[in-house]
Amino acid sequence: MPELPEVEVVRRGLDTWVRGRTVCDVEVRHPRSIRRHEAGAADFAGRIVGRTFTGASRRGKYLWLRLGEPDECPEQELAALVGHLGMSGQLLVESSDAPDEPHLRVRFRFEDEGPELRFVDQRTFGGLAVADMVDDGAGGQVPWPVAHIARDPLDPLFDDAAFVRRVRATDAGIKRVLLDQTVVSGIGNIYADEALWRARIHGERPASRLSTAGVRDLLDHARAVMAAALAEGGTSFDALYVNVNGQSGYFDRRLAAYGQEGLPCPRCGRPIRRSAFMNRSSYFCGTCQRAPRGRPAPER
DNA sequence: CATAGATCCTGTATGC
DNA sequence: TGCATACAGGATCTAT
Repeated sequence: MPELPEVEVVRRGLDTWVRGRTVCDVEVRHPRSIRRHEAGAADFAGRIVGRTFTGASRRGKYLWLRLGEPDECPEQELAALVGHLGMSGQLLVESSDAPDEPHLRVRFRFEDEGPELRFVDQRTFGGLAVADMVDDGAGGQVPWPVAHIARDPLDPLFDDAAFVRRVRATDAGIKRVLLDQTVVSGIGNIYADEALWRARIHGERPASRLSTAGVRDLLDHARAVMAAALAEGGTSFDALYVNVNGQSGYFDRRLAAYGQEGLPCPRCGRPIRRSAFMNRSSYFCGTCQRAPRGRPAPER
């Protein structure tokens, strides 16, 4: 479940259901799902078996389970199991009696013989790896594959002013900048379109041509829409996007633009339009969100 | 350097 | 029914 609210729903579920539990077995059923763990499946399993998950953390769309060090100081966390759900990844906590999912990729069993943790991923764009922790430059630590990811707008340490400066320093279209996880993390195609609709900004407007107040307003809307989605358990159109217990969120009922092609704009009533963007789609109101001059959005 | 495009996968929906 | 095409919520690598 790809964007920030959905990943946060999963993080909370992991923190509730696997924190404090010790892994006794790791079964890698598809090598592609651990391709970021370059040392391979045996090393991956060897670095987790016998360890205790001491908590679940998240930055943007990445999440990780911190691994305690049983042999030395139990409080020490030198590594973590890092995950990214990609387009179709799920982390499910369920009984060992439950039949294997068709796209079950990695299974974790626990010493307590309670419910197991499964990584299920249809398209295998997601993946897991064990990675050492590095300093994040603000007194904290993150696994090294996450070090290049910016903080997300719901992070208390997110720097609004620095974000505004960075956005206004680039000439790319504002939607592309919103999706750049090194600028701001957690925003994907749904919440980019929703935030732009709320802020009445067309995604192809060059970021450098937005005012400081305009960028701040857009950031506020991104924050608000993701917080609202989180409060409803995230957005899901189908069974692919579920929490660790297999349940879907309800925010799809609140979407104003994304996926609403042809339906009336909730603000002005004109039909929501769709245009091609980065091998997928952008949804927007052609009336509320004026296209930049000289660059009409191609209908498809 | 910054930016745009192609690519990795599998499944579902739609149209001929 | 069969087959082809378009599309799906992402990140990363490559080319320009």
